[in-house]
Amino acid sequence: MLRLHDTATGEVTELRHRTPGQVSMYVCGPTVYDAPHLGHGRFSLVFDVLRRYLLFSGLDVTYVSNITDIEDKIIERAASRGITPTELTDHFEAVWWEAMDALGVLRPDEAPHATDYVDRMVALITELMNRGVAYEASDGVYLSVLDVPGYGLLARQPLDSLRAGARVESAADKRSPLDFVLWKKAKPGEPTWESPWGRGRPGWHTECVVMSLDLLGDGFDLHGGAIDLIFPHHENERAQAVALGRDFAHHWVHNGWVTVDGEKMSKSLGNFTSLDDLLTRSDARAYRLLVLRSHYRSPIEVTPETVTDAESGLARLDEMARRFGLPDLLASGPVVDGAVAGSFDAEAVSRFRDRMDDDLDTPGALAGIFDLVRQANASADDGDEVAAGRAAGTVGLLAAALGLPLRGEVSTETDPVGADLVRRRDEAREHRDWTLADQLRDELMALGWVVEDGPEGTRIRRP
RNA sequence: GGCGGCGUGGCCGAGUGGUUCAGGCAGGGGCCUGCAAAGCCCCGUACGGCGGUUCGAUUCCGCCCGCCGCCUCCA
Repeated sequence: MLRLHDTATGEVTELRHRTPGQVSMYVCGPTVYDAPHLGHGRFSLVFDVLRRYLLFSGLDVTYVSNITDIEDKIIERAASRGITPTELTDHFEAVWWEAMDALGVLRPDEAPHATDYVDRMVALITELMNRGVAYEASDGVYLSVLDVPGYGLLARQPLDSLRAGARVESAADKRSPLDFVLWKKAKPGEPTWESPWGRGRPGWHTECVVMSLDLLGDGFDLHGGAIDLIFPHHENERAQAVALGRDFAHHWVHNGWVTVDGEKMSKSLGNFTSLDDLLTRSDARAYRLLVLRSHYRSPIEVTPETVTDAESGLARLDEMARRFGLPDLLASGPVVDGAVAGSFDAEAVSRFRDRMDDDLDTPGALAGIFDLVRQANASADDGDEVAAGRAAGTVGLLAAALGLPLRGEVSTETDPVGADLVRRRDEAREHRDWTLADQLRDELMALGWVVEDGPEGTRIRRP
C-alpha cells in the first residue's frame, strides 16, 4: 500500500482510494505563456512516476492536469509580442506537449483548459456569493477567507501570521488583505467573458477547483503540484471547496525545487534553464534519472556535473540492457506488475515496491536496481545465464515501472564507412597487426563511434 | 517579524541509537584484454559546531553557526 506525505497533515499516510482499485489524481499544469523550464520538467516527471507506479501496482488511474490559458502573464506577453493571447497559448501549449513527449511523460487522461470552463467558474463564484462568503469589490469579486474555517491549513500557518505578512493590495475595498480574487473586472484590451458582475475574467485559483471537481468528482484522491503552489494557490482552491461545503482532495502532494547554486530556479530570478536547452544537450532519460536519484520532496541541484553524472549512470543501465538484449518494455505503454512476460526476481520486485510504497523512495528503489545490474553482470561473467537473465530482466522491468526505457537493442548500424573500418580492423586483429588495428580504432572513434572488441570481433555503436 | 526545511566521505545522494552495508559518479589497486572499452573483485572508516541524555549518537534533546524556502506572481 502506497504511503505518501500529505501536505495537509505534514505526515506520511496511506493514500486512500475513493473507489477500491482506482486512483483519481489532479496535478496543476502549466500556464502556457513561455517555454517550460527544468522545474516544469521535474514536477511532470515526479507525478509521471507516481502515476506509473500506481499503474504498475495494478490500479486504475485517472490523471487530470490542466492547461492555464488565461492569466495576467499571458495577456502581458501576448501584448508585448503583438499577438493575441490565444495565438500565444496555442503556441506554448504545443511546445509544452512536445517537451512532455520528449521526457516520456504520459499524456493526462484529461487536460482541461481554463477558457473552456469559464461558465462553470462563474456558476461556482455565484454560489460562493449566494453563500455569503464572496463579495463584490470595485475591481472584482473576492473570497472572504476569514469566513473559511481552517484557512492556512496547507500553508501550515495561523491566519494571523499570514495576515501579518500579506502585502497591501491595490483594491482598497477588500475586507481582508488575504482575500483573493475570484473574478477580475475587465480592463481595456483584455479578453473578457460575461458575468453577473459585468465582463471580466476568472482569477487563477478558481479554475482548478471547477475542473478537478467536474472531471474527478467530489472527494478525489490526490492533488499535486510543485511546492510553491501550496500557498496561495492550493490553499485558495481548498478554501473555495470548503466554502462550498464540498469534499475536495484527500491527499496533497508537493514536490521540491530545482535549484541552481543552491537557489531556487525561477523565471523571476532569471536563473532558469529551459527544458529544451537540456534536451538538446542530453538524453531526456538522464534527466528522469537525475530527478529519481533524489527524493521528490528534496531540492535537486541541476548542473553540468550532475547531468553528466546521471548520463554515466544511464550508460551503465543501457550497457547492461545491450549485453542482455533487453526489449523496450515501454514501447506499448506503461507496464503493470505481473502482466509482463518473463522471469523476474520476485524478491527484488518486492523490495522495489517496499521502497516506492514508502513515500516514493525512488533513490532507494534505484539503489536496488543498480544492485541488480551488478548481479546480472557478475552472474553472466560466471556463466550463470539463468540468474543473469533473470536479474537483467528485472532491471528492465523496474526501470520501465519508473518510466525509464533502456536501450537494449543490439546495434544494427549499417553505416558503410563504419562497417568497412570494422571489417578492416577485424582483419588487422586477426593478423595481429596491432598498429593498424589501433589506427582503425582511432578512425572509428574520430567518427564518433564507441568501439568494443568482443569474442566475435569488433562492435561499434553510437554513444 | 511569523512559519518551515536543510547542512553526510572528491561530487551527487539515501539511511540508522551500537556488530557489515545505501546506491550512483569520479578516483586508486587488481582480474580480464594484444592494448583498450565494457564487466567483475577490492579500497574511502563521512555524517556543520558546542553541550546534554545514554554503557554508546551521524541518528534523540538544547543552543549556536551556515544555507535555503514560504508568508507576493512563480513548477
